[in-house]
Amino acid sequence: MEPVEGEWLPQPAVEDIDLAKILHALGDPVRLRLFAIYASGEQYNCSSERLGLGHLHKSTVSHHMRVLREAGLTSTRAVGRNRYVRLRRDDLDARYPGLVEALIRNAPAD
Amino acid sequence: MEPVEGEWLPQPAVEDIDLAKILHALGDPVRLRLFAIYASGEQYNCSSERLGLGHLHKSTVSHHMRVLREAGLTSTRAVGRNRYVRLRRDDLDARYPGLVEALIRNAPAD
DNA sequence: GAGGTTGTTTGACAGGTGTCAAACAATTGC
DNA sequence: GCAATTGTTTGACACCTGTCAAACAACCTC
Repeated sequence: MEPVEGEWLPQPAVEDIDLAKILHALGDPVRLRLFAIYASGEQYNCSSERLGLGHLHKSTVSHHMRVLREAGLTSTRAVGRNRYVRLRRDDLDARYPGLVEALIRNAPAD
Repeated sequence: MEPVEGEWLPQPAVEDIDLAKILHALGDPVRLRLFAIYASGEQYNCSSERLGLGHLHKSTVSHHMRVLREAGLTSTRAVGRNRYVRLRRDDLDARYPGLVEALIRNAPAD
């Protein structure tokens, strides 16, 4: 057994995170909803009903999760068939202080 | 002479301002730059060299200004050939408290 | 190992987007 | 009034994007 299970999907380094790209990634209703969910600290599967995105195809959800990750917003660990996604809170706070807090405060909690 | 010179270009009401649309509007390098400029309280013309966008066609700048206005970020008064643009700071603060502050703090001041 | 589950990748397609150019409209100055 | 200035609108065009579907890969379960 390895010390840490699963492997991380590719993501940009902290210094390569760009504000415009972050805002572009969040400028979509579906991704803004995913952001709010991950901001709450929970980790879901792609096609989970609990995402409130049951009407979207699983490949569409997978696409949105990739956009969030490549923008530097989320970090994803692949373990078996599951993906454990979490917000890169520390990295984002270090690079853009106060931004995530303001976004969480105003993102639709649903 | 009228009490207030010029007329306002159409803009959404405060309650119609949508967070995803705001983030979408700011998810473009040019518009994020315009946002940072207007956030500083200054008001420029479209094709002003001081915008640091001299390489862009005037119709392109006009397009970006329209997107910012229709997203509810800016307010524009037309006086003669000039457009006086300002951030809708009060409206935005009322609807999404802390958001503009965090954005200004992290937007490239240049 | 067979079959079902979970997520990614690719292709396709309609619709949106950023840019320029040209035409247009309104204004200012001579 | 005529010409120059300033910004908008429209058209064109390449590119990007959100969505689905199908194929694929990895995994779990029996």
